[in-house]
Amino acid sequence: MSLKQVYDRLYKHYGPQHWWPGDTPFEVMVGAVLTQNTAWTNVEKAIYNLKLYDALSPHAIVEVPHEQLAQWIRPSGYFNIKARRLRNFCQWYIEQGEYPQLSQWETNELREGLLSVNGVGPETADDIMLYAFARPVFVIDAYTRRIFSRLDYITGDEGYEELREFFEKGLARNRDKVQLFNEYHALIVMHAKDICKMKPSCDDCCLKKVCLYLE
DNA sequence: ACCCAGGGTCATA
DNA sequence: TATGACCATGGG
Repeated sequence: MSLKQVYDRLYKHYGPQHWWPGDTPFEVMVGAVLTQNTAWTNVEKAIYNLKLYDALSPHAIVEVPHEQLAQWIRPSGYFNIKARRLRNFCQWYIEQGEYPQLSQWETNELREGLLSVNGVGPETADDIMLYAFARPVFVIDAYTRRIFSRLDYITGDEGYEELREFFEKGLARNRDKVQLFNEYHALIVMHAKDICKMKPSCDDCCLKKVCLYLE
């Protein structure tokens, strides 16, 4: 079964996911940093606080004292380190001219720029690439590894870039890649949560049963 | 009480 | 290059 066929199956079963939750590209970027190793429900509380104090803007985040920012984003966990990461990112974001300028960057340059920020790794960068800048980049996360290694598409110990290339090449023939990658990653996350919800042991769960489950 | 969540950095060998 | 420690909240 091709990667596209797996996608079709997931899509038929779960339907459109409407990712990324967020009103603006900048909110998506903030969410991408805050959700690092953290449940999304906790991130929502942090973003709610930022909105409440009118601080969901790159300038506000750069200007507010560290202690204050850390308190606002406290529910998302790792609040000290994430306050620093948000500040690092926003400083870079402002320096590069914010969205109007950055949106004109060539895709590879933009990705390298994001990765140059301390606190933004491959997955966070690709979340931002895909969901804030609408670039055709396939996001790899722990769910993707688990699901597709259980389906024997991969071993699971490949490097991040290797996996990204695997998925991007495997889906290269499709037309609207941004839309496809957008839904695909969201569906993977949805599926992982759905299946892991009905397991007791996740050892046996994911894709062989998953595909059967989806039939 | 324990486990994990939409990761990344840094020190060490 | 490859592990391990560390960051910290909230829900199951």
